[in-house]
Amino acid sequence: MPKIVDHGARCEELTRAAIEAIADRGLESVKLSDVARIAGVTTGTVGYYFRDKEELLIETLNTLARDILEIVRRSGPITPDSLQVYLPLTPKLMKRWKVWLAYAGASPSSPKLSKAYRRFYADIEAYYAGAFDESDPEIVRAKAGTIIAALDGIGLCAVLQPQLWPAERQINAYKVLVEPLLKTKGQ
Amino acid sequence: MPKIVDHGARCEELTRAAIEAIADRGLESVKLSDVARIAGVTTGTVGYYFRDKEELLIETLNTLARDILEIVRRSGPITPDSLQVYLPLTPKLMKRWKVWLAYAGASPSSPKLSKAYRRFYADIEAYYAGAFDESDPEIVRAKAGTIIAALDGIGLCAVLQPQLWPAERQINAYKVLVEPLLKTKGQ
Amino acid sequence: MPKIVDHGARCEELTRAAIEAIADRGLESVKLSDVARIAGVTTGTVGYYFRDKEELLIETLNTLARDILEIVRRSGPITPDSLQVYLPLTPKLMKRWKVWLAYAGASPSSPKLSKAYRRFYADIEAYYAGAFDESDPEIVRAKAGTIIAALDGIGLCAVLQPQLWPAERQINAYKVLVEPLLKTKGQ
Amino acid sequence: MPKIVDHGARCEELTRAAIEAIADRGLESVKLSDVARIAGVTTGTVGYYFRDKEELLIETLNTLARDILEIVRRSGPITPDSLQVYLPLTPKLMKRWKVWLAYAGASPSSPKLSKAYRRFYADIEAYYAGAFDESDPEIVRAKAGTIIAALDGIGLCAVLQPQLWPAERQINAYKVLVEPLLKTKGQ
DNA sequence: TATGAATGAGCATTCATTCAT
DNA sequence: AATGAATGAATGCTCATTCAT
Repeated sequence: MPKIVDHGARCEELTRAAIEAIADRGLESVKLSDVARIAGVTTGTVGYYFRDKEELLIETLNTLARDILEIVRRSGPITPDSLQVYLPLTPKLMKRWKVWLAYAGASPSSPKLSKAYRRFYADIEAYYAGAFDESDPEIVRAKAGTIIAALDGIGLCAVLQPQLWPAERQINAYKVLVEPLLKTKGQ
Repeated sequence: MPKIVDHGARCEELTRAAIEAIADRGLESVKLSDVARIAGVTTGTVGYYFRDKEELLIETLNTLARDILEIVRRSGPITPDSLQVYLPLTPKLMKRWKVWLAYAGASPSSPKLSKAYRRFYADIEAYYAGAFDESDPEIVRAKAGTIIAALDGIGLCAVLQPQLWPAERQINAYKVLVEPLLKTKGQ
Repeated sequence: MPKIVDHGARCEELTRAAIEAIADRGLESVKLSDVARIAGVTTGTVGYYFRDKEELLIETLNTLARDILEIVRRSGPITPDSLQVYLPLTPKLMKRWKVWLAYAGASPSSPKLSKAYRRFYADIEAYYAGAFDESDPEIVRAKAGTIIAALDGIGLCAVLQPQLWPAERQINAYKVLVEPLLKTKGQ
Repeated sequence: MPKIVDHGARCEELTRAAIEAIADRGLESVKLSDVARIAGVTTGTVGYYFRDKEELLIETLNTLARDILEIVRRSGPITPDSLQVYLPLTPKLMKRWKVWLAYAGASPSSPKLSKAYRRFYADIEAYYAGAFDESDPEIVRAKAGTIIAALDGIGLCAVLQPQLWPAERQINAYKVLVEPLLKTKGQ
């Protein structure tokens, strides 16, 4: 019998290596050989698990999206503080945001990335929406979207100007932009 | 007798062609030959005006930044309505946002792009800050930054999910997130 | 207790799978994984029965040659009609011809294929020659060779232009080119 | 002004280099770098003149077809002797036949090659047909096709078994198979 | 200035082959 | 006997860059 390998787990390992590689060199310069080196395999192996580079990169985005959702979900019921876990407050989270932003930048010119992105947003929006105590689902959806927009804006600034947006400033902006929305009923 | 050419104007023409090319194919896939074709010249000519591809792309970002600042400045004194011009409410502005976001995504892995970006943000923030009637420059700076973060977040969502973020929704989010800040004194 | 397997039969199964694969994709594009898939095994298994790809392909040619000789022999004593079985008159035979021609095309640049080919021709020529009622073996040999050349020419045209060379045209050409030779004594 | 280059002539040079390379190594093993080396350029240059390897190979077949037609046409009006120029009687012609046969072998699994092939045959058949003094064009067409089939068969044998088919044997087979057709009216 | 032919390094991709199980 | 994961060499292709004209 051949070596027993959990195909799905192996794929995920490779996508995590890809996340590291993208954080290092950027989505546009990442090479399959980078990913392979970080994963400790050869480029041929990457080709064994993914049809081509594009498929690897799409799956990498999916892994990233799952990770982010996981963090949000694990942070428990939504409270004024809990949403902060979404922001790039730590080096580890900052790395994820860099990668996420790299994908965001490439997304408009790639239908497949676009699609993966929309699914990610829909998931996150649904999660937040489910946490609001509100009757009109339409309003809830809109409010969740607005909150995500504010969080994305803060994170974006933090990624692009890390010196100017340390954790305190991010939290401050969060308090100014997001908390008022959490306290009010309606839009 | 050499042809009379305005070197600076020619450079800018090429960067505008680059903006079109990036909007079309994405920053990571844009080729010098795309830019050349759109500009109606040959690839050799592009090499004549820019040392290399990187220099062209940096200059293209600078042109983009100038264009955006120009719009903001032309919209006159800051009012609750005037900041909306920053958002991707029209197809033309949406195209600019796509390109801008492509650069944002590539920026964390390129020191030169990062630098150009920070300058751009500093300019915009200074402009907004100068428009606030407030005594403490520190507070003014912070407030302007928060507003830009909110605008960026809305624009980001609109670029990534154009179907879900038509102009009305952008304006609505703007009203919810930004207008309250314009009406209050202090942070 | 090892599984009981008829090694030779297994090899032949694989060469028949190879014939199908070559008919499908061409000799130059056929992959071991195609052969394995058609045979219902894995690529590792193919490597178990044949040292390398070249050995498999040589053996496949030998299987093909045996098949063709078999048909010819089974068609009984040579008569004006019997030689027609050599031509690609049916879809099944056409498939064989395609594969045969693929080998013929590759043969001049491969000593091993060349050798296998020459053996095949020698066998066929000997068979035909043995069927002629003629005293001089030299003349008989030459006549058989000429007949095979004519048959090959007709088959070649039929494979390359199947629309233009339906069975009737092949038979007609056969009557014009080959039958006169069968009726005359001497060259 | 850039270097003046006759694009079409340069393409043809490269296809002639490809013919040499294919004669050397076979159609299935020929590398772009072989072609480039023989042509005295780099692989990048080959990519400059042909979209990809397939396009180069198709054009190479077209060059080969033109060369063959050229020989046939230059040999003057059709006589019992003139058709012999079609056969691989000399080393130079033998090389062409090898390449031609390599293409023939690959043709059934490539629609583009098939098409190029059919055009070639149509041209040659039309040329021969035009030389026959016969009233019924249908019959003339068929007769030309039959002659070509016979010639192809002889050439095929000569390429596959060069030792056994020296020029004299080819000519002898030609006299037995083809000349009778030239002398008779009707099919 | 401008051209576009030519370059060649860099990269993704393919696939026969190997080998631990 | 058979598997299929892993390899890595081979190769086509891309494209920024250069340069003679």
